[in-house]
Amino acid sequence: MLGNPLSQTAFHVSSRGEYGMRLMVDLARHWGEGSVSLHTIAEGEDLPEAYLEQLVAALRKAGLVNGKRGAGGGYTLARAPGQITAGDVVRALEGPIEPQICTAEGEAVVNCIHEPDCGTRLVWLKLQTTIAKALDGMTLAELALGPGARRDQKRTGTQRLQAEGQGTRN
Amino acid sequence: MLGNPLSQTAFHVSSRGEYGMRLMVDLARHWGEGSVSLHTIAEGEDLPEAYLEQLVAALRKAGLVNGKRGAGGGYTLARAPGQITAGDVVRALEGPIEPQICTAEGEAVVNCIHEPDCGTRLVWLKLQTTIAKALDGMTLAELALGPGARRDQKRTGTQRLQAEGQGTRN
DNA sequence: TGGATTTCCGAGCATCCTGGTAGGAATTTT
DNA sequence: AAAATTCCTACCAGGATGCTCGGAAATCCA
Repeated sequence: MLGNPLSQTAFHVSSRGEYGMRLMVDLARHWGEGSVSLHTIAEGEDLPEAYLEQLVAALRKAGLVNGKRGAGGGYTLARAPGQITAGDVVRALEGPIEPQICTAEGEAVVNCIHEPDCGTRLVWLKLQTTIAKALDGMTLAELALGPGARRDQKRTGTQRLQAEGQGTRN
Repeated sequence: MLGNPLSQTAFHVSSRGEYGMRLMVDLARHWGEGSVSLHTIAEGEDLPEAYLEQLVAALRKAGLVNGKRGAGGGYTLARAPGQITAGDVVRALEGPIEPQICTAEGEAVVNCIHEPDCGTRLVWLKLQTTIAKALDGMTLAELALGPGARRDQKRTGTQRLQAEGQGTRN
């Protein structure tokens, strides 16, 4: 699969976010089954393995996955699928959610330099809040079940994933 | 003002969106007072005038502003400030809101090629809906009033903008 | 009529970001 | 020892970003 440039669209998520999310959902589906190698994931999702290495490095540094070297090694989620949100994944791969610098997450409010009563800041601020809330409200456990909570999915798998999602949900 | 590269942040709005939004809010604040020249706006907002020309061209093609040539000419909003949303502005300048190609606005749902029950699509779809709703829910009339609906703003201006916002709001 | 002003239009350009590839070192299992 | 796999760093081509520049066309005023 080659990347999708898809020029000139607003709020486009780069391949880092897209590939990384698929990787994490894949890991969630194999939760409890031991390590999964990048090679397996790359083949299953039809993604460039060497590129995934870069992405998974970011995910590991963010504390979202654990790697295990050597034959039979691979990656596992660092927490249960119900404890990792889409927001966690996106932030690890694409940085903090901030439409504009004046709306940076977790920073003290710094007023715009040029216009103290900047009206446009409202837009970016609301946007940042909205996006963060949406992403932080979805866990890998939900995503791993697929859109329609497909009927032909293994019952055990479904039950396991849902059970893991019971923890500290909002 | 030089551009703000601000590398590695998710959902970052480019200078097109940022400058264009400020331009439109500026026009909203001068609604009913005749044309405003780009020169005036560029000076007031401290933005490169030649660059604004490109942006305003996109806004005109999208039917959001009208231009008037010649001495004393300039731009005016094509509709009342209450009838133009932040979503209109962003779409005109940065394209349709679509985190991923499989979530394109206004297109028939096309399933992902590689994974029919693609779980990750849920994320991007929810994101697209959420962002669009947030942006389409804010009008230039509201933005033109500024964050705190500042007390020292001219009463007449405030009243005029609010009155213009009464039309077909949701 | 002749400027002055201002929108309109297209080309060009340096820099940064995107989406990878390549090569090798370290670690673990067999 | 050999295979598998993570881990790490460097590199690179192409596209997007964020502008600048030069000029043509319209409009107003003296």
